[in-house]
Amino acid sequence: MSISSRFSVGIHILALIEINKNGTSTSEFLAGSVNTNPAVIRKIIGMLKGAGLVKVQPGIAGAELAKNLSDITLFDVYKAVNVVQEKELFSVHDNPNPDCTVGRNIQAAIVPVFEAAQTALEKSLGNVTVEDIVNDIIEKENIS
Amino acid sequence: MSISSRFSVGIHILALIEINKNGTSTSEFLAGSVNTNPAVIRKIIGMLKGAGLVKVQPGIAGAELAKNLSDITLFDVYKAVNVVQEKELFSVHDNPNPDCTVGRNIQAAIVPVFEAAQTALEKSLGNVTVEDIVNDIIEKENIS
DNA sequence: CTAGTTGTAACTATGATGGTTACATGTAAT
DNA sequence: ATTACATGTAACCATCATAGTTACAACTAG
Repeated sequence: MSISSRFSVGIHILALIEINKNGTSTSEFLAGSVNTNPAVIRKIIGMLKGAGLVKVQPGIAGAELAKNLSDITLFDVYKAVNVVQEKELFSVHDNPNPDCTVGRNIQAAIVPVFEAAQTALEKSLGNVTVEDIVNDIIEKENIS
Repeated sequence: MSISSRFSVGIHILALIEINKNGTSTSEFLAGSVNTNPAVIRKIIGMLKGAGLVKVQPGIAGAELAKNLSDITLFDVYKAVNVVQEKELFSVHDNPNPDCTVGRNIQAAIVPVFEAAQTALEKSLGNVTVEDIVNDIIEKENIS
């Protein structure tokens, strides 16, 4: 199991739009950097747009940021690209036997723990902004 | 995406072995409570055994706990049933374009953040033992 | 009207999941 | 020993998500 790379691609897209802000970030341009198909990029950009992170218009070349990158956390991107359903990071076996003590209580006992773990994950993602990522990229770039 | 229910089933198995400690927990018995196939249970028990959480012997009916449940955290179970690879909860797109500033630095910038988030998740699971789950089940049982 | 772009749908290959059946291996009791 | 019953695995299947690909309609600007 692994969380879809749509998430990392989404971050890549936002970072690149920023760094390429003087140019035009078409899906083809972005696809060249991510190294995938433009249609894949357009699909993800559509999700980012749906979350209000990006501005795009049919027929007009290029995507732009809809917010300041310091106002976009990785958690925002994570939600935008829909890689994990709310409260459903962990799947719980359904239909445990209600005639068994464990069977009829396991879900109620486990679910809150799973949700707490998922929240811990998401809170961690919420502590980092895409701007942090861009700054990190620039810094790494200047060092090497 | 969702983390395999092997995890919740693994917890169910350990809890039920405990609660049924005066009886014999065969794969068929456990399968009846989880509501799945005995072969599925045996596969998961094999993993729990590999992690030293459970004792089973070919030909001899029943699985037993190899440790005190208060010494088994949900993180131990999570590792045992191998639902998430180490440091690979999030997948990162491979082969980003090295000729692009973002492409050649995105992985290095993102991976530590992803690992931190995964660690937060796992730490949260490490705070709960299977004994806690069993106690919760018993409590819920007595209330209703 | 043309060229170029976005937005989508349809289709494919791949891999994980969860289940099922079957059977070899092993234990214990008669 | 033979029988009955468990475990340990392998093989196979249906289902689903992922990621990619192609194709094309809709739209904009020159």
